[in-house]
Amino acid sequence: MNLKRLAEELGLSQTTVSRALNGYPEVSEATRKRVEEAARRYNYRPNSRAKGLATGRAMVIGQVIPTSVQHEMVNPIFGDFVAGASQTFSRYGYDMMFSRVPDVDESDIYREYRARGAVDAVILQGPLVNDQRIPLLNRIGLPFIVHGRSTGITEPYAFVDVNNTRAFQHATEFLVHLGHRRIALINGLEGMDFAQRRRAGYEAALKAAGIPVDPALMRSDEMTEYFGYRETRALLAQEDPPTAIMAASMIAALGVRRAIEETGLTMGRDVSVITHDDDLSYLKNGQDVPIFTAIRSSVRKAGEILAQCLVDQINAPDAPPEQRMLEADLLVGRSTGPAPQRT
Amino acid sequence: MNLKRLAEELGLSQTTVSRALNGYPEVSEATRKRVEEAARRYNYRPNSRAKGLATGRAMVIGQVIPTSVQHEMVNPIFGDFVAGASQTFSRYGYDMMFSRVPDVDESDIYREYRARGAVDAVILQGPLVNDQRIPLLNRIGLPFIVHGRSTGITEPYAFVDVNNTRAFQHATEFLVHLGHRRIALINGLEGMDFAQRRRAGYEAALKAAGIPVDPALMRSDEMTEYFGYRETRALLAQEDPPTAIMAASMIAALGVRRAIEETGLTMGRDVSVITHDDDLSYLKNGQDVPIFTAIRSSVRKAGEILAQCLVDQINAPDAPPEQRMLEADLLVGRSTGPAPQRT
DNA sequence: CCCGGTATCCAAAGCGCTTTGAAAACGATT
DNA sequence: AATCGTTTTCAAAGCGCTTTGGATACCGGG
Repeated sequence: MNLKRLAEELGLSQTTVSRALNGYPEVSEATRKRVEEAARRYNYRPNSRAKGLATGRAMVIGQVIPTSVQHEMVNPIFGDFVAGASQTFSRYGYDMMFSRVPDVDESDIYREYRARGAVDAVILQGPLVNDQRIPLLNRIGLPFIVHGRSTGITEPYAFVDVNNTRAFQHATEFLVHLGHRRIALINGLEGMDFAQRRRAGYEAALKAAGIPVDPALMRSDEMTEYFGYRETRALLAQEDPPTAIMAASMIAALGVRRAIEETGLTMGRDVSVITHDDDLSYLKNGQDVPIFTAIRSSVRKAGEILAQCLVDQINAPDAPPEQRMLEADLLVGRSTGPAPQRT
Repeated sequence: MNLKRLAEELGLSQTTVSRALNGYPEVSEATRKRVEEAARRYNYRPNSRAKGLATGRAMVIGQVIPTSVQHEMVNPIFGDFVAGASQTFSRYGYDMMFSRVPDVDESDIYREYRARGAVDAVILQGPLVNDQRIPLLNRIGLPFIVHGRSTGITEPYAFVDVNNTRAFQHATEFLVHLGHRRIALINGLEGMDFAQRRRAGYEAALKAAGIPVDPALMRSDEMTEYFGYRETRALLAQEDPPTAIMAASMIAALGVRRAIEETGLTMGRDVSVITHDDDLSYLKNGQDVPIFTAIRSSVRKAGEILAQCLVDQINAPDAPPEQRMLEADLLVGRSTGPAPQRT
């Protein structure tokens, strides 16, 4: 069923039927009712492509997934983020589209998106420090919003980000107050902007407490379970080992815990652990009492908010880009305790 | 830049330019070269919607994410699955699209997809036993492929699935050979088809070994870390506790391990554990020696294969639906050992 | 009774592409 | 030189929608 046939069926013009269905005022209530009823009866839906061609809008939001291993870390949070974002998008009639490309070609795909008119806007995931995708997107005029931020980029852009610096600063202070002075940081990849900010918060808290920043206590890599495990084993094996560890994700923290326990130590007593927690649906940090003391910030909610910001931006392209900062809560669980006395 | 302007620029008709770019034979090599060169220079890409409108193909594959909590379990594997599938799809010029709907409306969205012509085919995730979405999709004539299978559906449909029954049967036999007779099963939600098949494999192995199937050793729910933890605590607390546990996912297995260790027992010595392992990029089962003895089957590879099957199906709609069965490997890690002697 | 305004409706153009059916150009053949 | 078969190119229709610029019908006020 298409517009033309529906119009014939009703004895009306395509114009009137189209207007009736799209809520234009220049159509009487009586015919609008009649049209709507017929549309329902024939299960009519306007063809997406035809509508898009006529309106110039795709009603699709793009997201690029680089092939590189470098960005695999997006994976674990991907499901929850998409769940949140698409909930908001679907309310406004937008669908989400994904393209996967070798990361060398990532800038090409944005040009292609633009040229093909395939999407109305894109979401930028996993921003690096000084991420050149931002100027690129601004240059080619494809609306976008960043999930995270990019230090070093001065031109304006919209983003939704967690206050990583403050979160890690608070968490580190919390450990310092518990008497810890050897605090390790198991961080994400150095190039990632969030990793920089987390380290900045961590270092700020240490400096404020007069504790030297020891590079031997800082590790960074893809945030896998194995990475958490491997580095914790190594940290605990070195002389003057840390009494507390900050982990950048729940997944990594699981590895941290495994390493602590395999070493014969007890988490929360011998070694304190604080982790960032994205509040993933499949990896809840305990049901009542959190397993880990954690800095929690729901990535799903971030997705919802980001989607809303992007829709607003599409509807008001000339407004200044929206920049939203989400605060993370520090939840005290059973993985932290007073620093053990030196032997 | 669009076709019309490009054609004017070249002093050719739109027809010729279109044909040149789409590889039709009725155009001389000389002009084809000339056209391609100009297209590159002007960075011309045909508009997706116009092309789709003219060809009647969307070059988009749809995927519906139900809102319900019931299906959250798709989440952890979602990222890897999409990574695999979209790799194949992008080779053929397809994009992937996601729509999120309240699960009551799930059948509506397929009708809408069809009516709007929004997608060329869809992927069905997380099939239930006797899943009515399959007859629905057949009825409305929207090409699809199931990730998994659905017991009870007799009409033909395409699928890619892991041989869950055989995998769990082998794993259970492996435990039986190690002397275990009290083997627990921490399974996914009962309604999910894969959970049924896994249970069937587990029960078949027990029966073959003359071991009674004890309902007190079988649990099923959403496969979260907490679920694995909670049920293992409960299992180990009951009298005549299991000496071995089969877990349905790595995430759940992490909870199983946590419960075992909190109980003061040692995994692999006091309690053996085998888990299904989707080989997720962010949750590798150890680097060299697997942490868990596991039935491994890469969900990412499944995504690649499924995408290929779906593309083939779109290109040859009259061929019988492809049904691919993937075998899972049993990898022996450090979480299994001989059954402890009874005290 | 005529006129201007308002409420309804419509024909047709246009969005950017593919594809049909036909024309033009070109050698090769008689 | 006329004819035929290829090769190469083109004009125009069509995909299903929105939207512009009227047209028509109807109303109350002068």
